[in-house]
Amino acid sequence: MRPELSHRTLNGDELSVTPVGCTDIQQYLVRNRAQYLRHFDKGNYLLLEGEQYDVVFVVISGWLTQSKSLADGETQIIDFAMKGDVVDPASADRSTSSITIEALTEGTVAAVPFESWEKLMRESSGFRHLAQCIEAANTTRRAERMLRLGKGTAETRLAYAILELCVRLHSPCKTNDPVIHLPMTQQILGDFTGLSSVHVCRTFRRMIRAGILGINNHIDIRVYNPDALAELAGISHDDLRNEIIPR
Amino acid sequence: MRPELSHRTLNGDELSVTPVGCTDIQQYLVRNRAQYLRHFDKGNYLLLEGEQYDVVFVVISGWLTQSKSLADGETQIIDFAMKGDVVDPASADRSTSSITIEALTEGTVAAVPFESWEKLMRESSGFRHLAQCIEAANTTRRAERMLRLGKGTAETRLAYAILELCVRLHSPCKTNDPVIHLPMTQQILGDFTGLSSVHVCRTFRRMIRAGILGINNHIDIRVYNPDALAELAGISHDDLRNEIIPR
DNA sequence: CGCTGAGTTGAAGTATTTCAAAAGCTGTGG
DNA sequence: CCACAGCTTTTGAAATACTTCAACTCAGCG
Repeated sequence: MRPELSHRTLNGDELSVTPVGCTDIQQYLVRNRAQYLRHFDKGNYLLLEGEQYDVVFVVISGWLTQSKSLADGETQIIDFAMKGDVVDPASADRSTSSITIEALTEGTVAAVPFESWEKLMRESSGFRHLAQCIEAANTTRRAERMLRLGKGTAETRLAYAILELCVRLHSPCKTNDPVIHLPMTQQILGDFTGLSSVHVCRTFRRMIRAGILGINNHIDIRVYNPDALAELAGISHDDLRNEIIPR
Repeated sequence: MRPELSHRTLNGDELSVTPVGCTDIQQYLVRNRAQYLRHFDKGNYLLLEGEQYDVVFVVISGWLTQSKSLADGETQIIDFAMKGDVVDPASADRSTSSITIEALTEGTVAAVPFESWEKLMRESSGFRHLAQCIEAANTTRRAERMLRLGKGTAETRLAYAILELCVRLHSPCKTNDPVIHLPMTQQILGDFTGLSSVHVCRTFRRMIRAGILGINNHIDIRVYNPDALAELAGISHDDLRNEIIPR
């Protein structure tokens, strides 16, 4: 039972060549290319694994997941995408999606046709540079996660996931306030970390008992002991920020 | 005890702009840019995680691993690289490596300085298109592996690894002969699949007893029952080839 | 007030790791 | 040609981490 696609591809006109600064792909698209914008609601599927498609998604607001599933229905979340992230679902043939994109919250994406995206990359060096940094950040983040999926314990995987989301969520505002709101269940966090929801729960409980973090209203997470979290995750907040936050 | 770097970055002159076809990045670099070529021996480290660097590697011959390690020394191989693969070790800051690159065999890479690479990408659409396809193939391959690291059994992970390597090794010559030579130990295959070497051994034994494959001289693998292998891996040879082989 | 979905907990089962020992293979020097 | 060292593979037994199943709690919501 394949889920229904909630959105179909838009065709827009060509993007004009306008140099953009290094932090504002999404602002540029909102201001100048309103016709690419598409709203989505929680639970919508923007793209299914194996579907044909011809756009690159830039997240303007809200949360998306990129996931893949095994035949038995087990799902692995390959990555989350949030404001400013670029989601290019291409497999090697550049026309079939290698992943399923689903909305965790409502929000907006810019669905930029391939050719327009290419043109921007070709003709604006600022845009190209930023896109390359975002791409490198994606790759690095996924490598860190592969390491922990393959060789880390449940505590390491979960601690890293929290730390990564802290870094990604706080990066724009540079605050050090270690509170994050995650719009997801423990089941989803399990699909992200390769754990069962039951084991996510137990591992959280152990961290809470150890005074490392606290959880309110399902899943507002406050980190009481960032050093202990980094220790469990196997990487410091600052090192991780340097690795995965484009500048 | 950090290993010694075996190679240092070369600076070369600018690449001239020459259109290249869609299957020959490495041939172009061998013919036209011999000064970028660097030989490596088995066991050499080409780059260490956290090192500064300023090149993109294109594999001309031989096998490389890209890996990351946890504090306790556990290593995860993020990807293998072989003839024609592009290895861009960039983290988001574009100057520090996010991975360690090590040689599994002797061989040759072209170490192309960033600016030259960028120039080629900018000025040759054939080159850019091929590089994008290779990049998409990398991403897709890693997503398939993340899925199995997170949610697959040992059999699924190992079967997928063998299948992926079959697809990658046979892709240029289009033969259907299901024999591959892997220049690696079961320990290394364990670091690739997130399993202990002991469990790799046991899982192989079970597959051999089931008549799915055979192993000679340590690790020449012959697949007797490709359908059963694909079944275990959770994806067919053809689907995987479409996903991860650039055309 | 009862329904629903998410989180929590215990008990049992399973997959995988770890430890340890033995066997096989490969190259080296006597 | 043999003996030996060093490394990989193989096998068994015990330990561990994680999952599954099932029951219960709790909060939000009609």
